[in-house]
Amino acid sequence: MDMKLKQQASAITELTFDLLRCCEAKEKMFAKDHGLKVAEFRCLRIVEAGKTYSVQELATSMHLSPSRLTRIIDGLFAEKLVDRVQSIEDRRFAKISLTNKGQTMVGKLKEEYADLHGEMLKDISSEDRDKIYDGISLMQGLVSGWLLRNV
Amino acid sequence: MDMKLKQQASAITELTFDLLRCCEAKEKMFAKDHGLKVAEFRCLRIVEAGKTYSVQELATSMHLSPSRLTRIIDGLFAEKLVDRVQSIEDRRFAKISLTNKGQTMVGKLKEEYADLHGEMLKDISSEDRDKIYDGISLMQGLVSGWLLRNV
DNA sequence: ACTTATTCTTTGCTAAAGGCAAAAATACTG
DNA sequence: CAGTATTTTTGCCTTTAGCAAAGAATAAGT
Repeated sequence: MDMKLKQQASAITELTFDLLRCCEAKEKMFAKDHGLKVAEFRCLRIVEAGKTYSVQELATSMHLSPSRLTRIIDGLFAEKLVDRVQSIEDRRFAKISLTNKGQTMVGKLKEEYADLHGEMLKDISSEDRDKIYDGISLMQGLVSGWLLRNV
Repeated sequence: MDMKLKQQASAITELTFDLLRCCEAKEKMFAKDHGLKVAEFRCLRIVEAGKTYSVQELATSMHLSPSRLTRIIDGLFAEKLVDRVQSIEDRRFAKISLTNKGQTMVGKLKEEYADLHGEMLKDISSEDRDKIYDGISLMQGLVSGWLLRNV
């Protein structure tokens, strides 16, 4: 019965690998079409309107180093998509938030990125879409759990 | 009812995005632990022992440019993991194949990468593993189909 | 046969992505 | 106040990646 696990693991490894390559290509196209660098798109996609974030928060949730985030934010700041102010409570912290322009951009981005996926998903049944959701949700939980345990 | 598609698309978009970040981190860790660059690991993972590949074949299946592949192969060649010979039938083509050392390496890599996933998957039920497989398989098909249509 | 186009790979150059270590700025603690 | 810890930034370097031109070989046209 352990044999079965091994076989399933192997198949999932392969598939996930392929999915990854495709999704990276997809992200790259999408970012380019919207005049953004991939890293900028990825960053914008996780900041919510009205909230503020520290550099570290963004870094950990993007699985990147703080120094890398500083540079990404530099770019977004230069394009006036985010604000960066020093926190008053603890002036070591930066408070990153979306500007109005940034909010509009992010809204459009999320909308259109979801539309792109809607376009892909429109020809399959609602049940299959649920299957995709369930499968990816399970996998995502496993991988992020594993990452937490393995630093 | 179109509402439902939109909602499903949105949820799947979010999840896929998160999964991607995690899997990239996972790949990066794994490659580093094996003394490989990420690009090298990704390349090795798709070449099968005994087969030969042109630069272009590898490039398209990795969703990268031929010139990028030349450099990746340079690295693998320098480490004596792959051979690169000119094809005799058509001397424009390169024939890339695994060396013995490369075959051993790839065998180990595949084995251990599947083990890593086995480790993640071992605590869930076999049915859930099948759900993961089915979900990711569906999604992979959709995304790669979409990529083909959208160049 | 000889010129012209096509195809595959490589090379030179550049940009983007990303990390590490040290520095700068601030906060906390004895 | 001196020393330590934390957060971000800066300098520097590596890795990843593509584009455009060059090289090398084949195919096609006349």
